[in-house]
Amino acid sequence: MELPGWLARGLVDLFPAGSGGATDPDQQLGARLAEAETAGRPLRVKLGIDPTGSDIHLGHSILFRKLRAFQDAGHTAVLIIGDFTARIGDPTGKSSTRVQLDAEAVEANARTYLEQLGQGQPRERALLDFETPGRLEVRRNSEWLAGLDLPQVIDLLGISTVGQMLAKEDFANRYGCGTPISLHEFLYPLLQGYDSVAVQADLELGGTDQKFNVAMGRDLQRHFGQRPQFGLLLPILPGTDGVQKMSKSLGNTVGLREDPLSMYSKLEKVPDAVVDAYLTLLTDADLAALPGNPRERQKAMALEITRARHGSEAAAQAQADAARLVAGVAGTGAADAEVPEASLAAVNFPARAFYLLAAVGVCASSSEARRAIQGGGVRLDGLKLADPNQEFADAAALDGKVLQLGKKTFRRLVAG
RNA sequence: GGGUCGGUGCCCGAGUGGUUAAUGGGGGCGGACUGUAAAUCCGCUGGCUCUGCCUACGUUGGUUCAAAUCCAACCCGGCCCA
Repeated sequence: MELPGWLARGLVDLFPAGSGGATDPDQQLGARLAEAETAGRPLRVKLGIDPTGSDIHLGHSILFRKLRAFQDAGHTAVLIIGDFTARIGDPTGKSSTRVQLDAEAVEANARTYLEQLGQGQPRERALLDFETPGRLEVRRNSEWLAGLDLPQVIDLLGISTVGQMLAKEDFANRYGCGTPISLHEFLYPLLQGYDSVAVQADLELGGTDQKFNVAMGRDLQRHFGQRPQFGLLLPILPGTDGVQKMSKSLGNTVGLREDPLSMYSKLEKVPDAVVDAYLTLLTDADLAALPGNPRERQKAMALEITRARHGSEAAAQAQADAARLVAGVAGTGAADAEVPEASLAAVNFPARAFYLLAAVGVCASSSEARRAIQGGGVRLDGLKLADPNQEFADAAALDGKVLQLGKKTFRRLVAG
């Protein structure tokens, strides 16, 4: 049975793959969709997120986009905030035990996540549809996990075996090279699987690295007498380096909250090899209709993704500004470009150059600023600063000037 | 619980009593170059309004003129045995 295009786009794995009859709604997703439609019952599509950080980046957004597609097709998105599991730490992809977070930090993260996903915004602008009734259910898994008692936990633990756990790649690697694995980490896949039971998921979305956990959900649902969910896996987005997965700790991310210019300029530099993956996974664009020239294609991709987030106007502006910056006109002709402002209010005058850079937030420390100046990477209104000790008497001497660090960082200084 | 090995800067990893923020790699940042990127080459890579002063080699205490380097206790981890 054919899957609709919106569903199949970018898909790398779907299970069960449909060994049973072509019309078996437990084996064929297509059949399940048809069944739902006939019954007038939307499917419950689970996506779990662990609120362990504060910024959502494009890598995460692949899954949210797919979830949104289900919403738009009339199904119910069940977004699970892993407020309880975040406190254990998902061992997936980690080479060491993840730090456990306290409850307040988790809750704060959860709120910023929802905000970034578009809570309170009209659905045309938001990543998820928060508006249409019945299309979204936001659940925190502490709701059912916090109340489990020991006999229930033991029951869960009985479902899997050490062998199965060690078959999981991350555990196997860590066990193999002698990095510690805490026992509570074995609980993670079980608890996440239990989420599927709690929300009676028909289908779970996840990255390919989540296969083990999603499969575990099926086992648990079966154990608790439910129909097992389908697993729908999407690729892990390569980061802007084009090699490693997009991840905050690797510094190769593009954040959802980034301004249009930095979003666009990061994207237009992504290696050619991953441009098509970005297009497939992060846009609805028709790849065949895009320019074949690699550089043009790159730009089209950057423009399209920026537009989805910030609107056509801002994206076009960002493209123009980016071109101008690369051309090296910045600093003088950048007056109208999107140069972020930096206030001089916190600076104590007279200020020496190296201190200024740190005080204004361009450099992390004054020592770093000193080195940057000595390295010849700092300009003020286009003129290279040579002496880190150069002194500025007052804010008026700097007001309105553009401070530049390297090729990418610009700040318009503003007094007051 | 016993035995044993180990814990060094963002990461990996040298150093095992002596003027030194501490070799080397990776990564990062800056410069040159280029269709952006990559590759390559060069520089920087603890903090401080800085020609000096602080803080650093798991933690705490000790020995010494002097310790990342020696000693003790503690904490954390690997492996083997229970």
